[in-house]
Amino acid sequence: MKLDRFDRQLLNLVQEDATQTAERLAEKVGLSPSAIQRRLRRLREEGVIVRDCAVLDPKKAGRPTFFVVSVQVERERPELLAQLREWLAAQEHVQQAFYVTGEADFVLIIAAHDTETYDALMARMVQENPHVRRFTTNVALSVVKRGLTIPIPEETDD
Amino acid sequence: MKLDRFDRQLLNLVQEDATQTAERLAEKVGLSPSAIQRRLRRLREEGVIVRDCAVLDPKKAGRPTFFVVSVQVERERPELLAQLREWLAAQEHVQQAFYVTGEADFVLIIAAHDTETYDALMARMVQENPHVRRFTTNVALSVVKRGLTIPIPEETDD
DNA sequence: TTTGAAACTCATGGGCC
DNA sequence: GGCCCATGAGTTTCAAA
Repeated sequence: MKLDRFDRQLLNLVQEDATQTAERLAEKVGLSPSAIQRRLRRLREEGVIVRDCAVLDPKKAGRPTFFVVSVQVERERPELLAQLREWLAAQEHVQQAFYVTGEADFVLIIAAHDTETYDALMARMVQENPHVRRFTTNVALSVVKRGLTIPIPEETDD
Repeated sequence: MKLDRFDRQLLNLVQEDATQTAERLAEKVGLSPSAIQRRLRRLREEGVIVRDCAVLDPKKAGRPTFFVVSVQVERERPELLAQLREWLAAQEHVQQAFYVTGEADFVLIIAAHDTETYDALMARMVQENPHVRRFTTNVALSVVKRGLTIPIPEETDD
């Protein structure tokens, strides 16, 4: 599963705009539309491209508040860690969750429409995951940037 | 610019999968394909839907490392704050940036393919933004969840 | 005014060179 | 990988509620 120069270029392009036609992409990377379609299909089949999703403007889609949460857990029981991961992944308000080095064990990005929703979520977190020791909340006063783009170097060393 | 029950349902659906045909969406929400397309076009025109983008699997797209960075700045000069925001938004490796309450002023999610890239980025940050006082880095050992989905309540009180 | 249906246009996806 | 043809989705228009 290697990515050549064209694949990398393609991935950078569709990460920005997945609605572009194969024809448009073709002229940008210098291949035929057929080749583009074949590569995109392969990239999807192989799971390099996981999915295509619409990105909303938070201000126009209910004005949610974003919370950055640092979570500390008791590290003695590894099996509970896996449980917490699953729990986090299942919560729709949890946009992102990273297991990190440092003081905190997890960093979460939460999107909720009001403080009540957020509080209820955190209450359920500590209740349903007893090894959560403590957590600290940072409220996002504004969102400077928001995306999932993974920059892929396009150097021609395939 | 109000969102009725159908709009909200539609937004929740396209956030998960933007490749669904209008026909599929139509039977899910109980409208005709034409109505779906009209609504989607309106939602895009009004900027509720900002864009459609392909989401990559980090493990299959160069295995980037994710960093969670807390940044503290000198708060005396508000104009430098705006400058930093613009700087952050312009950096391709900065996936997300929030201006937050609490000890830190900004929380960043960085995606970089190696530590050198990350170090260089942070070096440039402090160099080109002199009011950055200090920052602390948390390396993501694993990504538990990754998305931009904003859950939209679908209650029928339009 | 907004919805549903039909005609039209064009991108997509297959097979072949 | 590029070319061509068939299929299917997106777009526009029009009629109806």
